[in-house]
Amino acid sequence: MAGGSRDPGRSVTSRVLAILGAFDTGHPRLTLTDIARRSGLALSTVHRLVAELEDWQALSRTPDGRFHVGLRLWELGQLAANRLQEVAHPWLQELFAGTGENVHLAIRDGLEVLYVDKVYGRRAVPILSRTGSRLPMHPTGVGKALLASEADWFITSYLSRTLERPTPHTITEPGRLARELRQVHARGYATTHEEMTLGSCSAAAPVVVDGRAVAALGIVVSSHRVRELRHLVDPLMAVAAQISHAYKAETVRD
Amino acid sequence: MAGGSRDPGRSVTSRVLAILGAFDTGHPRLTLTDIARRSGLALSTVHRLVAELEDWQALSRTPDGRFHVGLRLWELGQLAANRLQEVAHPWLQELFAGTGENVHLAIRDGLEVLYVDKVYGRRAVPILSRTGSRLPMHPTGVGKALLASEADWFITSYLSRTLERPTPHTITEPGRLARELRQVHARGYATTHEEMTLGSCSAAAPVVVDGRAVAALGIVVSSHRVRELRHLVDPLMAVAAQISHAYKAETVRD
DNA sequence: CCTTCGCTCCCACTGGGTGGAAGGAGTGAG
DNA sequence: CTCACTCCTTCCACCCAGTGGGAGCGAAGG
Repeated sequence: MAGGSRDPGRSVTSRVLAILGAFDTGHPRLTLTDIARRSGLALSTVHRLVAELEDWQALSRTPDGRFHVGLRLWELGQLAANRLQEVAHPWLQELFAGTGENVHLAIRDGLEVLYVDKVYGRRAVPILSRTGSRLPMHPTGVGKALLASEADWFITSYLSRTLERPTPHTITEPGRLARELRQVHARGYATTHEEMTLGSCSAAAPVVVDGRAVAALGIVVSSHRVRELRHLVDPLMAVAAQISHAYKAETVRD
Repeated sequence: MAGGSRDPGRSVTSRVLAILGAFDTGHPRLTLTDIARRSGLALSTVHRLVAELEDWQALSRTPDGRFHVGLRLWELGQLAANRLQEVAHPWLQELFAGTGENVHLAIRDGLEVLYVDKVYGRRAVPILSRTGSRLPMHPTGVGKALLASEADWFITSYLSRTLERPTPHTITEPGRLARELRQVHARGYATTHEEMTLGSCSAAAPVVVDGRAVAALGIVVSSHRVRELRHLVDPLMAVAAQISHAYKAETVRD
């Protein structure tokens, strides 16, 4: 009984992608049944397709039988064109060396920020951002830096939704947020005070190429050292400018 | 006219994987026709499947029309279970901070080493290793460290093949290599002198958990500073031991 | 001009994919 | 002990989605 009622795309390829799509930051390990549920496919279909994916090491199973993304997909992912990250990384490293704080780089993808690189040491404050993870824009430093550089219509549309509120300090009033974003845009950097995670504050500056913010560089410190943030803003903006410069030089070559 | 002569696996899934498999470190950007050639699939098949992959951002196209691994696959790859890298990274960072040299972490996959992490700064010597790339074992420090910890039958079988010779300094004589590996195993670290790349030397130590080398930690310096290598061996081995310890503590928990 | 190369689209044929169902294995409650 | 539940595995008859040869198009280059 092929071609049944369910069709989350209907082609085999889309089924395979639906299976891969079942994995995300919040669900990195899934049982077969989980995958079937999350992808909307029949269990037997998932069973067969997953077996092929496992053969190829696109997926692997833990001893307890759950599946996770395999070595082969990780390897493939490393091939993703990422000139930005390559160019920026040494500078993140430098900023980290000079400050000893968590430093990360993010881009905007849709209405979220996507963290593409991160440098941290053994003594760094544990924070939410991981490379490959996504967070909303308004409670994060990099998010505000990126959002502030967008066109008015984009900002307006972003603010017109109900905004998540991960902590009591998150700013969600559209008016106040819009005001802050204008300020961020004017002075060239954003700050947050426990707006995403209690206990940590951040500063972030956009990486601007040809007038467009292609990424944002952020630095995070624990709340009881907020006062040190102001001393980090200058180096932060200097490094962001260096990355802008280096990246522009790169892209011209293509 | 389905079910033709070609069948690199014959299922749709295997075709999709063949397409993804066409991309590797040496071929990160391909035209449609390249993909068809490398995967052994008909051009029209590739055309259709690639279109679906592109919709999903598993692949993307550069302005010049060539395809490369897309953001979505990179993101998925970041989900790959990689406790080792997570545990080890802060220590690589620490070793880098203390030395300022290229530091990397590799595992064995088949007969090659696969680099899983790397820490480097702006002043580091440019070297071949990249996360996600593979190199043969005998000309690399991490490779020798890993190989030296393998069982005799494995070493013998490795040495019985014709070994690549990337530079004139590469050691390929089975007898000499076997002798060196025994020495490496005995003293707990390996060194190389321009055996993979002219101009750079390295030292490496295995990360041993329960008597098995699960990874190797390597450090690379430019050849005209070979003499500094000896001073790096102690910190290198100390950090490798720390990683072993931390990783063992992690795995026990599971 | 013609050739080459890469991409897009079409279409008749058919075999690979499908999902319901039944069976097995493991676990925990009563 | 049985019963209920969850998760995994295997089977199979039907049939539609996938296939690939080939034609056509546009760009580059000789």
